[in-house]
Amino acid sequence: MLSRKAEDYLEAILNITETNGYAKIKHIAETLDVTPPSVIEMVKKLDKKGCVTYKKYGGVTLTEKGRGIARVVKDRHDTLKAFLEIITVPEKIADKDACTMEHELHSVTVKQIKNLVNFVKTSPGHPQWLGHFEEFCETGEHPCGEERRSKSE
Amino acid sequence: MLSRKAEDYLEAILNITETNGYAKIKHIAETLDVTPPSVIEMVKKLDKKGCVTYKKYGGVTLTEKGRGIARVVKDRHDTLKAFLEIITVPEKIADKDACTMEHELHSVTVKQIKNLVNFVKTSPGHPQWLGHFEEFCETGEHPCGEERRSKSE
DNA sequence: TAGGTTTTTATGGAAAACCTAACATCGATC
DNA sequence: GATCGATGTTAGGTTTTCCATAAAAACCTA
Repeated sequence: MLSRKAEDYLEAILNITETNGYAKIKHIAETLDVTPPSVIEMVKKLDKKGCVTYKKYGGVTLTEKGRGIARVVKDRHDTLKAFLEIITVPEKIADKDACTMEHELHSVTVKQIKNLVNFVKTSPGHPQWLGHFEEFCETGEHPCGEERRSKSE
Repeated sequence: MLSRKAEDYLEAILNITETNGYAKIKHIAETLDVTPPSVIEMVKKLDKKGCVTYKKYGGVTLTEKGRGIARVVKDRHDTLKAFLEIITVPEKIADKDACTMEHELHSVTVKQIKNLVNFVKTSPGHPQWLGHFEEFCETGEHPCGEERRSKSE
């Protein structure tokens, strides 16, 4: 199991690699706001665990395993952020909190949140209940009052 | 700012206090599955920060501040767990993941999740969309297909 | 090949949490 | 009041995680 920080490093390396084609120690250090020696130390650990390929003076590359982990983390982040924005959490807060949540959640949990996000996103038309939810947030009242809904939406 | 563990201690002390009227070192240790010396160490820290009152051989009491924090943490936990169960995450996983999430989330985020939980819980009748969501989880399809919904649910 | 840049090593440290072993205190019983 | 078992406390470590500074090594380019 990787630590949060280790996952952060992988995510950063993935982002840098996708942009620049490769990842330099210096760039990783700048991205994560740490000094190069800290990067070296972590990169060695990640190499030992088979997540990256690291050769002295040779830059850093993600292995299949490392790329897989990085993608999962990134996907989690995106999913969680999307969910938070659906329930009208401001973008910056959503992004920050997604960073917090992107580690350590059980895969079932993430899957269900992803399901919810997809449910809303692929819904034909903006779901009624979302509008109702937003109104509920402001008023604390259900727009449709006491009436029971019929089978069709 | 308190660490996660510190918050866990406060939460445990709150629970024990509510059940037994007071909290003994031994009981806290058992609850958190650590040794008494570990409890002493943390309790001293919490005392310094004004979250508990601790006197040698005199047990531990929450201060107003400490009780406030503990309640917030517990409320977050309950809210997050309730949300996860709404999206059909199994109870044990929901509880565990709530433990993970109960720290560090922005208050706005928690508030919105709480809103969602209340929106569903206070809804007159079981919300249509929840049933649709569950079906969506299984089939990946929206039960209501292409049709656009009218204004009323 | 000189120079600056980047990378690496070596070393250390802060902080959080935990432990074991030994000692102190408490409280109930004799 | 002395004793003893349970509980609480202290002292001294260990581990883990992450980061830093300083100095040496390698690299690259003019």
